[in-house]
Amino acid sequence: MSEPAKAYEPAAVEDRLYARWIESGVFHANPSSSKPAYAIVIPPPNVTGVLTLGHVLNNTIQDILARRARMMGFETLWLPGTDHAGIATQTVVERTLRKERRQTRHDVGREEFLRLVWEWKEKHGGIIITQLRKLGCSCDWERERFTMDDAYARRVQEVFVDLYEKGLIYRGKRMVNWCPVSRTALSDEEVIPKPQKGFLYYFRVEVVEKPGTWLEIATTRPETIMGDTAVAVNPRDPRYSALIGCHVLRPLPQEERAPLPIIGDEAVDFEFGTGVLKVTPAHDKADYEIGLRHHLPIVEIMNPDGTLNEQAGEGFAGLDRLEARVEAVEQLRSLGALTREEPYENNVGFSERADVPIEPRLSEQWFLKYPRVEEARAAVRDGRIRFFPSRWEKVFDHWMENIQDWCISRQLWWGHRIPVWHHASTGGMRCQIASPGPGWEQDPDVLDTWFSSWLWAHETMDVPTRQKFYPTSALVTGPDIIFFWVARMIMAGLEYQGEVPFREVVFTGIIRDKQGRKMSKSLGNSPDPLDLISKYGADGLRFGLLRIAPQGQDIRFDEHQIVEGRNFCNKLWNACRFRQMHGNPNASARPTNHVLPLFCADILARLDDTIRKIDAGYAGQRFSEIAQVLYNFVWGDFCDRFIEAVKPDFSGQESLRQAAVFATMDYVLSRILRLMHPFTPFITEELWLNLGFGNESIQNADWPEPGCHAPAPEAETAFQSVAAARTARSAYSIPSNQRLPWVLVGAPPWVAAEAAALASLLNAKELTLSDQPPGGLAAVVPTAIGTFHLPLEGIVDVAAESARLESEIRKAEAEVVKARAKLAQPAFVNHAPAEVVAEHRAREVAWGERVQALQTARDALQSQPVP
RNA sequence: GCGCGAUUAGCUCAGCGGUAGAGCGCCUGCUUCACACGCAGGAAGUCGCAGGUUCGAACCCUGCAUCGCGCACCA
Repeated sequence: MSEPAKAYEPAAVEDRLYARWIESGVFHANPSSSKPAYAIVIPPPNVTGVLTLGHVLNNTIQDILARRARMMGFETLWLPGTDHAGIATQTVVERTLRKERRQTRHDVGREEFLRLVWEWKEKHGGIIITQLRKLGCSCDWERERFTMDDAYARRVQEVFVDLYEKGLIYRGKRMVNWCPVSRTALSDEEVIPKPQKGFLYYFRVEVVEKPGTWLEIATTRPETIMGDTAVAVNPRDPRYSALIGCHVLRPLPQEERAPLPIIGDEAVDFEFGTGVLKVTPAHDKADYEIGLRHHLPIVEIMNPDGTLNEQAGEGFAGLDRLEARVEAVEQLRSLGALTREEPYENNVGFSERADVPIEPRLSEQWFLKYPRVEEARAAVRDGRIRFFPSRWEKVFDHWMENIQDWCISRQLWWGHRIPVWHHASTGGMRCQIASPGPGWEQDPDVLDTWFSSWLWAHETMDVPTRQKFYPTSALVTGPDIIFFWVARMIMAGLEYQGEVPFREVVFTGIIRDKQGRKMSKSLGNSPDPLDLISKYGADGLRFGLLRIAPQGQDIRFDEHQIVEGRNFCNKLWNACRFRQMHGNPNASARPTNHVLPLFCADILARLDDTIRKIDAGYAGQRFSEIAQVLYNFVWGDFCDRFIEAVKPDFSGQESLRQAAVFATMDYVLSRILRLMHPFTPFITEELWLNLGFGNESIQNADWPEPGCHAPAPEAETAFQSVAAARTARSAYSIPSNQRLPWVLVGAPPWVAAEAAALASLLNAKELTLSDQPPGGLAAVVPTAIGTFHLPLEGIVDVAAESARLESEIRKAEAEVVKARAKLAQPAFVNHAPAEVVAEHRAREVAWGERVQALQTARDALQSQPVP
């Protein structure tokens, strides 16, 4: 057998194994399987997207769940795909069109534009999918879906028609959030409030009926004055109530200074500003409501792109809204109407995609009254759906409680076109998928992308697949889309399948940089996961990231953590390499058929314990905890302790003991590989096959179950005693590679069998067990397994050892005092549980014995002749 | 304004009622025949602050502070 490489080289392994997995079809889910089902649908990334660290975290968790489910004997489906990302994709293609052809989408026309989008999608849309493969994701690629697939798109339209017929979808002229860059309506969820530093402008207007009486009005948006159709005050405000019914002259536009009524409306807060509110029904949500109550005219002064129109007057038409603000302030100033400007910070709604202030705008849109709201709330409240961490349940419920109708129409071309037809001449309207015939034109708008992805959990599946795999088992996503997607999917699932779409929702945290900032393209603080994969391997990236990702908590990313992941993989690689250097493992090793040496019994018991901890971690979706448990077991228990302790057996003569050690090692290793596999799929598969644990993929191996190996507490005692001896050695600056003859005095009988192991752990030249302290100058280390004597002739002087012992005595005495103090409190002894009291008693005794032993050693030392 | 989260070693984080932990970083020694992507040892913390409950609090309760997030308000 050729010796394996000294270090794990992921690049040499990953692509080869992934190709093998695909070829063998291990990721393909069979709906007619008799095994129980486990299913995950991927949160579809944008087809325009590239892999981010957020995706790595999210998809690694899904892969972990899927791979473990397969090993646990579930027929497992991880269904992948992408969504069409209406605005994002359309914007990308429009940009290309502008750059390459200096054309807009209107120049090429709807049909040609959509052809170009599809062309773009075919060419560039698959990037993120390829990247997921690099990560090792075990998706069923034969079932990859896209929200614009024919069958899927048809279902989206059918759902629209259905909801329309149920009276839940309606068209209406409403105030909506308008994005002037994308020139489309947005849902409330797509508006992000951002604090903006601006000014509160105060201007005055004269009351027409009472010349000489002026009203002062405060506004942040003087550019909308031209659209004002009233001035409102609170009717209970004594300062102004008498003026209700009078008029003021609107100052702008100057060529048309219309008289505006002063109206009384309870919505006016008389604490704010001057208590006088200008009312712009066409450009403000609250003002629109006031306008409805008072039958005010609606004057639209803005174009869809955010520039002002002719209604705004000559001086303003064509100006952008922000330029218009400057102009309006200038004009007010020159009119002498501007009384003051105060710096002011307020929240302005920004478009999530385009990152510009949205404009409240009156327009004809399609709205959905959500179905199954109460049922969805109940499903989460009753635990039919569980959130991890559970605190998100409250956030979900609060949103559901205050849910508003959803604006689902978008003024875009790329997306699912609304299945509504308008008759050109009669003005008739029909909601159906096919054209009703000549003279009918389809509604030009498309649906919100989320209106298609809310069906993702069931409409990505064909009928047999759905029968087997719906409802899905888990959804892994970010809490930022709890409203956009999670809540809506629950409602859609209940409406169209009569059952919740998933049982568990795992919310991940957000990955931030070392300074705690969100990763973003503009900051350039977002490392490319593919670079990280090529530097550290996919497994190193996955493990390193997962180890620092506590459940639902934000993560401060540090590349060092990925280095750690890589190092850990290498550690595992070398533990296996060490085994291989001593021949082939036995795949079906059964250590319980042997008489087990202490350290074998110990590692087996620790393995059981580790498996239990890991299973408990999975039950609570605590992946970083699982990673940590694996790390501690593999590196600490298995490599640093077990392997180091049994090394003498490896190189020694063939014996029953050696056979037991090999059997134990093979048994544990084969379970380590399986337990690690969901986190680090490539290296574990490679080792699984190389070591001959199986001929086929580790994915087909059984998930390990804890055995019932009895704990061997003497092992822990031995390790701690060895550690104490090593510390003493270090205290004399004796290099760890200097092999010295150690003597252990007064060891219990069981130690004899493990003397070679202890010698190995100490890197001793030899370890002699004795009843009597050896003569001569020695460092003396009392431990729970006896007193170690390290000959120091010619190495160190009496004074140094004496000082060391004194310091040890003081430490031990302090512990005795601590324990005694506690036990001296009657309150403690009377109230604390018996076992806690007993523990303190034992502590007192143990430290007391240590003090004794150390004192004896010190006395013996001081009676030594000085060399 | 309401709600949620965070605050523990220089850094990143565990611990959530019974002797303060891990990894990294740092210091010391070591190319000991699996691994320097490593081995051995070490230093390092009034567990944000103030009260309270308890025999006992990093942990439970109350209040406060700082940072972050969400909702509401936003003339």
